Amino acid sequence: MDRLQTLKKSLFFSSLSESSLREIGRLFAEEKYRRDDYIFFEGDTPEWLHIVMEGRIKLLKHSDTGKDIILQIFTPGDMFGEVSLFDRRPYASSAQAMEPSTILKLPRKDFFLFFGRHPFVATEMITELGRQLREAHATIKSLAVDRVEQRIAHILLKLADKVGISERGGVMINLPLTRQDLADMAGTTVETAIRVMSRFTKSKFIKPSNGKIFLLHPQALQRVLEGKDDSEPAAAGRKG
Amino acid sequence: MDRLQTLKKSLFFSSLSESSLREIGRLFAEEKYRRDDYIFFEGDTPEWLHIVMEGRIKLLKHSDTGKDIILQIFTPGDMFGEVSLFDRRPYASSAQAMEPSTILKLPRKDFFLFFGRHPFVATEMITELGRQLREAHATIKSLAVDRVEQRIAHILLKLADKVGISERGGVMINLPLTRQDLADMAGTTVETAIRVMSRFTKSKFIKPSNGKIFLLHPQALQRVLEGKDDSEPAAAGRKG
DNA sequence: GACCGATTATGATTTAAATCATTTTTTTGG
DNA sequence: CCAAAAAAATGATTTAAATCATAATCGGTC
Repeated sequence: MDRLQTLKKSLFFSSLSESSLREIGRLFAEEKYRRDDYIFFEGDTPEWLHIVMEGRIKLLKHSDTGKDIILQIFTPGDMFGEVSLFDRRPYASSAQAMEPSTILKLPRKDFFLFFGRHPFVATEMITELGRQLREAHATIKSLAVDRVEQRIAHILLKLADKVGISERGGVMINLPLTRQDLADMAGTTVETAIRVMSRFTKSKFIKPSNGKIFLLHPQALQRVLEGKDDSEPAAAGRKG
Repeated sequence: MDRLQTLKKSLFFSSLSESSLREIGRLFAEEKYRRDDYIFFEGDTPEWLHIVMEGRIKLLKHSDTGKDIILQIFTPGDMFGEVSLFDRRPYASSAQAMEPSTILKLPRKDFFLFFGRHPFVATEMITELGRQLREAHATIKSLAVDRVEQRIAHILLKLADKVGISERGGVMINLPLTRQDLADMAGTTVETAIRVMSRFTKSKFIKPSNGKIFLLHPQALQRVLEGKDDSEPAAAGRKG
């Protein structure tokens, strides 16, 4: 995986010509991070535009009580931390490598020079931020109205959609995801995340597969999400 | 309050000249809504750019179980529903008037014509979407790690920040907000919202003031939010 | 291949908040 | 001004999930 391929994969740069891509590509620095290293931390001053080249990055917030909350996961081609470049305010969350990762970093000055020269890419960024906002709103809804089991089903399906690899018999979630990570995404505790995942495994909805989660029966998870869990009675009708 | 003033107040159009503003202003339609009327509904096809001229609009999602969740509140000068114009997908949430309101509506075609002629406004939109994304992330964190009491304190302080009117002795939250609305923002039930608000009132943190909420002691709410509630013992230290 | 730390698992107990049930107060409309 | 509806208040009970406690399993490494 080289840097040109990474940029092409990124929505933001996807509309550029090969030559422009090469030109801007040269301005990126490349940095490697080990598992659990922070790319930036809440409160840091934003100096770079970041694009994932290799690995997986989680965006998270720490809380005073020690609980973390994972807001988003970024995979190769994803840009992150760009919002803070625009509003010039310190990062409101931290970015941490979930596995050994390589990040492309463009200094903020170079980014804005580029931006001035290619104003049309703004549209891509608006679309992408819009997508993220929609996703954040879906997460808010899930946290506000769903029970833990539904929230976790929701997360599994969302991840399958983003990084799933279809195989015979199901979908593999291609992420190094611990139960703690799942808990931090669902706003629950490790113990509860473990219990829910055990139940899903016993029900043959999922299956552990060398450290990763394999979805055997996404439709069943979809039903859990809709409150139509096989074990429970059907829920009431909708409100106008 | 006229339409030109409204556009000037809106971040998005703030950088335009008086004449451009007049020109674009003429293209807006104006529509009035009664309390509880929907401006658009989840699933609708987006045809307009909306700007609040008068009143208060809530953006919300309905759930199968009948619980609503309020994502954002818009006041005069705020633009809403613009994300769906860009990605051309149906609305993912509904917009509903909290009181009699007047909305300025620009047809999507006119909006994109304007956008093509004034590409620099894209930056304002990116900044604004970024602001909203940050806020959504803060909400996610609050829902994931805070208890109801803290979440409501958080919401009150946030609203005071957005629509608060400083008066002698505190800040008035200038919104027609029911306990149900508060519950729908905090992801809890009416009963619980009522109980928490009663406690806050008894503690003299807030005071009802002809239908609106008056914050007598924002710092006390800030302490609740930080888990340093006067009635409870201090919490543990932070995690590195 | 034994050892160590991290992760997963499972049980018992507690607790915050939901749910259910009623009553009081406020607001609104005829 | 009164009736009716909506909103707020309050109590009793239940429940989902947190917390506390301990054990089993896995993955890496010296």
